[in-house]
Amino acid sequence: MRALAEQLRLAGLRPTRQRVAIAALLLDGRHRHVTADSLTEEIATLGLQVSCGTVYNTLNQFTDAGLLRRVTVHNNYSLFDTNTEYHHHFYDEKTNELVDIPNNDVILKKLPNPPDGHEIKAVDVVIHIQRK
Amino acid sequence: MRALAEQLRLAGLRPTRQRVAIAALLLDGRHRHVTADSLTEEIATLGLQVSCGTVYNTLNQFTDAGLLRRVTVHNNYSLFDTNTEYHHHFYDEKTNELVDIPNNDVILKKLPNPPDGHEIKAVDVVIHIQRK
DNA sequence: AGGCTCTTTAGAATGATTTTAAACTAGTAA
DNA sequence: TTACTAGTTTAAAATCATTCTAAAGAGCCT
Ligand SMILES: [Mn+2]
Ligand SMILES: [Mn+2]
Ligand SMILES: [Zn+2]
Ligand SMILES: [Zn+2]
Repeated sequence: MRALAEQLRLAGLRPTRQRVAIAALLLDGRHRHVTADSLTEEIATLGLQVSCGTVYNTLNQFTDAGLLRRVTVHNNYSLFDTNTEYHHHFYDEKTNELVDIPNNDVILKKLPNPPDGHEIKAVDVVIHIQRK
Repeated sequence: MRALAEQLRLAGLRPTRQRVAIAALLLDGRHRHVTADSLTEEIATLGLQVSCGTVYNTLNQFTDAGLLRRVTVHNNYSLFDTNTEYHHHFYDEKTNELVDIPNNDVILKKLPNPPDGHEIKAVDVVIHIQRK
């Protein structure tokens, strides 16, 4: 728990009870995808108390701090990825199933030159899948 | 205008005044990206009258019919692409600039095997860019 | 023209997310 | 310990894109 607080401080975030609780759930090394809603449920299940607004704030702050990554596969609600390393996703829009693609499984042969005056910041590949 | 009506009928859509007006704007061969909001403004500028609900319905119906393509680069609002051919996008999240990447400019060297029981339906590449 | 079905419409409803302003707390200094 | 202050949390209201409603209107076929 002390390590988590330190990690938050390093990220420029004061280690409040709420942030430490969420960090304990999301920054444990497991790779998974959560929504504000799924995280809120998980918190409730554990008997913890964090307000809805704080869940949203924390997810956004963790993302800005690079502790989480936002995944964009649809525009119904936000998805957050505990795996912040470079990787891509399979997404089944029928079931909302979102699965990491191992880092070296998709390879881009070449990248196009960005528009004048711009540089490439990130590359997101989403492979839409469906049940056969 | 007759050709548009025919195109809509072929897509299984009754060519109403509203749908034909929107088709005239979006299905003229130009490649561009619109939102429900930008399209509504454009319609208003032309002195036409189409309700907000119909703009949304029509964009969704055109997309389902394959006349438009939905582009997912963020989750604030929906973007529709008049270019339905296979291609990818540059996206600058600071300016909301969205630019097509020519079809043969991004090449995937190899695709990963989809999860068991699934097949690949589409591949979306979004290259996030920022001003240098 | 008559009739049936599909569409459009204005307005209400929805739902994820953000904003508010007041109550609270971590961190620090006395 | 005891303040003090800036940052944080909270419940509730607000926002905003989008969808829903159910009533009026418009294609289309006979
Ligand atoms: Mn599936
Ligand atoms: Mn730009
Ligand atoms: Zn992931
Ligand atoms: Zn495009």
